[in-house]
Amino acid sequence: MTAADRVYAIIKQRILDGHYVAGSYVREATIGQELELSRTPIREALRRLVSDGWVEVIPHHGARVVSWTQRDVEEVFELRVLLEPQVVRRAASRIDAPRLDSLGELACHMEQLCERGDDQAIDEIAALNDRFHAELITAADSPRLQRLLEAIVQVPVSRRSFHHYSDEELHGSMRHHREIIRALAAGDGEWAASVMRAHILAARAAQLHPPARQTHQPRQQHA
Amino acid sequence: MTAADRVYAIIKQRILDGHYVAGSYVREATIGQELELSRTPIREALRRLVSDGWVEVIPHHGARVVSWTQRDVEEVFELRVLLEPQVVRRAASRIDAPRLDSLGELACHMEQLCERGDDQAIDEIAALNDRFHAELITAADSPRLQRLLEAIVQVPVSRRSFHHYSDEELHGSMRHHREIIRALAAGDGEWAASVMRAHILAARAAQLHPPARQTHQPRQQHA
DNA sequence: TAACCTAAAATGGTATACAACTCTTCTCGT
DNA sequence: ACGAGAAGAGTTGTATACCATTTTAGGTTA
Repeated sequence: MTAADRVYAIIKQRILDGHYVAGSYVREATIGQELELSRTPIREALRRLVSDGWVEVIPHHGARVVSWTQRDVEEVFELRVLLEPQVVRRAASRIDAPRLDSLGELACHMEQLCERGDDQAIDEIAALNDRFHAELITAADSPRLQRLLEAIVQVPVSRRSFHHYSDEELHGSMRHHREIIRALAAGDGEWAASVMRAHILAARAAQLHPPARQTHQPRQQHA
Repeated sequence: MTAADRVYAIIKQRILDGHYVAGSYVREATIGQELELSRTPIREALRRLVSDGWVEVIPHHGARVVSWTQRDVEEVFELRVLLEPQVVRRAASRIDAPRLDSLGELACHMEQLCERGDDQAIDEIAALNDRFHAELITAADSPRLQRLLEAIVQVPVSRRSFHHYSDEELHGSMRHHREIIRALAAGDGEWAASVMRAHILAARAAQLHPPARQTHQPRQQHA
């Protein structure tokens, strides 16, 4: 792994965990001193981050962490609704027993955490959920589909998404996992795809609409 | 235009015209001497070519021109079947009269070339067809969708595709264009999406199956 | 106060030198 | 003869330097 690869991963991680706030600038010299590297690998990492959509360059001013608008979030969900069902559609005819077991364990683990329900549990669920989707993508065995999804999911949104879920929405999400596993076990791609579509649309609804609807109080969205 | 831009264009052209064969390595020093440049702009061009999917780099070993297998072609079509209909689905509710006119002119021009039918005409049709799809993507007004499509279409396939068409397939493609325009004019996204789906599946069939089926002679595919 | 000018700071583009890595080949010991 | 390991060539990775370009902030001047 080259230094540029490491810089790429580090900056990306810092964007994800909020260390680099949207709208702020990533200075070549600053991070270079910090990591004790020259501008060369930093520049290369930044170019990659630009082409991957994580930062944008303002000419002669710097690399700025991209800000997400409501419209961006909607665009991402629109594409996920197309692509994620395709993942399981393919996976249904390709997945093997060990991976199905692995998915089952992940679902089981998530359900247990779901019962706890505290904030830390939610974070762990989010991490396991990422692994769940990653397993599916691997089973789908389509490098391009994987690349496209990695290019758009870009988790600044979805990382926090489970915190927007109501209890009902959270349990519904768990049921989706179970049903996807059943559909895959049955080798039924269209069934799996339909459930996944519902899964993504539910996530979209939780993200875009006020999470606590019963109070009838519209809430401010966080960008 | 910077030196890196020129290098990018030159290498890409050489890949397209077969000067750089798939699987061969593009050496930084070699092309640097040839163009009388240092390795720096060559490296930047190569990185861009990597992120655009034309070459792949093996760390510490070099940049290799990507090889396309039959499976790669199938993967691309599978994704286009999902994404291109979405383009027109969105465009249907967003397109304006001037752009519809522009699409009509392109279709008209292609139909005229279609009557000629010689090889040069086919090339021109391919170019116009690219513009047709580009207009649709612009009308769809979704930067991410555009980015994904640009990331996968990557013309080594589609550039030559019309040459595989039979007369019937070519005329069918022209009819698809017209019907898409009608559906967009009617503001009917689902209609437009359905035709586009057929359009892509027809292209896939022409690409993957022996073009002259009436002879009942299976033909060797060109990678 | 407003317009303009200037200097500092940052990136943009390129060149060059050196470091690090990979693969091949050749040697040496068994 | 054969495999392990080392040397060497070839190639990429990184550091550094240089100048151009642009932005921004401050300060000066009318």
